[in-house]
Amino acid sequence: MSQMQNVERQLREMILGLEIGPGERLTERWIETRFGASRTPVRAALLRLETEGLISRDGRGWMVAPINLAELGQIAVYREAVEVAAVRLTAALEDRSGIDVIAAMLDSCDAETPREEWHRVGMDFHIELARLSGNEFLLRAVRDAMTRLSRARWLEVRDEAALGRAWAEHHAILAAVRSGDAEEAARLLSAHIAGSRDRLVTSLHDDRRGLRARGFAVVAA
Amino acid sequence: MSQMQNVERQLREMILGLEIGPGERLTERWIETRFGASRTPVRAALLRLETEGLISRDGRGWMVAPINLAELGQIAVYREAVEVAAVRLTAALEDRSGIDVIAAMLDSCDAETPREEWHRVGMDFHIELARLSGNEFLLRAVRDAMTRLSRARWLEVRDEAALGRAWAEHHAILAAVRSGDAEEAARLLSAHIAGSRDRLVTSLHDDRRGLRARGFAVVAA
DNA sequence: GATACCATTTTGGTATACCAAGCCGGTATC
DNA sequence: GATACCGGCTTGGTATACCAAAATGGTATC
Repeated sequence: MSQMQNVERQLREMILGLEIGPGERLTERWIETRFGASRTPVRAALLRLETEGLISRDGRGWMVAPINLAELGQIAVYREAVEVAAVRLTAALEDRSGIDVIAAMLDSCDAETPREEWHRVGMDFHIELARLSGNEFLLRAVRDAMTRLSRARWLEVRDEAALGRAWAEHHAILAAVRSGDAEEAARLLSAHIAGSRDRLVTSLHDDRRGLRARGFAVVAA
Repeated sequence: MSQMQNVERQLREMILGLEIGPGERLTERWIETRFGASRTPVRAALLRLETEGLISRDGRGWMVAPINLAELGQIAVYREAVEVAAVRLTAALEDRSGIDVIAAMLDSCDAETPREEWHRVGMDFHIELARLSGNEFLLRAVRDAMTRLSRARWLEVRDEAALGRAWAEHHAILAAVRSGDAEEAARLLSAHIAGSRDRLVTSLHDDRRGLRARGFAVVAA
């Protein structure tokens, strides 16, 4: 694999894994020495990650994109539009057997499963559901939205009950799609996204002092 | 303005203006000499334009993205989802006076207006309508979809009647949004997009031999 | 005439040197 | 002590040299 892809992948993982905090300043020289690559692949990685919304310009320089509560609300509206469109397409397909693969993915999580895995599966559920639609642009949009939400969701304080509720809602959505009931699937998915948004924004808003104490830039709504 | 932005802007204009045909191969060295910049800003421009969908990788190299009829259909589904979501938000706003600015923009076109201007206004209508929603992500999605559709729409064979019909449909959509009737606006917009897609794909499909004769790569649906 | 093979050229990937703009710290002045 | 100024240092922007891989074109072989 090329250096360019290596730097991009590793830097993305560091940002998503909050090893570099939201709002932190980045210099091309630091990344260069940190990953043992020259500035050319580093710049390519920065340009790509900027379009993913993980990195912002800070004057002339670079910074890890801050968490922006207003933006999280807008992303929820955006993902509702594209996810609902995707699920309607999928519910109208003749072959909806892909649903079962997603259901199996959900069921691979239990009480023993580490939190990190729950997080990943929670995102992949939405991405894989969008993939079933067969529309590359809806898929890309959902993947993009999930990437932008990832760090915020990781910071969200979620209790066991919330995880279980999300799990149940995911299964209910799959059941509606499996039965071909597009309207029901759309309704359930909309409610799921709205609830997810409310819990997320509330949690981060309540926690914003603690998050800032950890050095994370959190922009209020 | 920096060289990076210059190269990006000029190259984008050449691609969108079909001065470089869909499917044409690009080399970094050619762009370098063509725009009098070095490879660093050239690579930055290529990376950005790749994310816009105007440039694709061709093996190890680069090419201007071909026109893909199947992709055009998928983009129509995508833009319907986001544009309808945006227009529903806008119809629910208290202050919908931005509508009048868009109406004035439409009215600035008449029989004397050059075709190029009709084309630009036809795209800007959808972009500005999405902007009124206030949602940055819906706006970005519509802008992205329009960029990807731009060359195909320019190649489309459109008669005077089709232009007039689109103009009337645009005004009808605005009227529905102005009156706050979200459902009617959504219905009109969906129909407009579906019709636009059908005419576009049909026109390009019928013309695909002629387009290929002009050296344009057109991938069938 | 078709094809397999080799030398040459071209091309993207990478590393690095140089530059100007901007940031930062120190200092002189009031 | 506050402030305005100045000089060095850091940083992104740019140009360019070098490399390996892939494309290219010519040639020998069948």
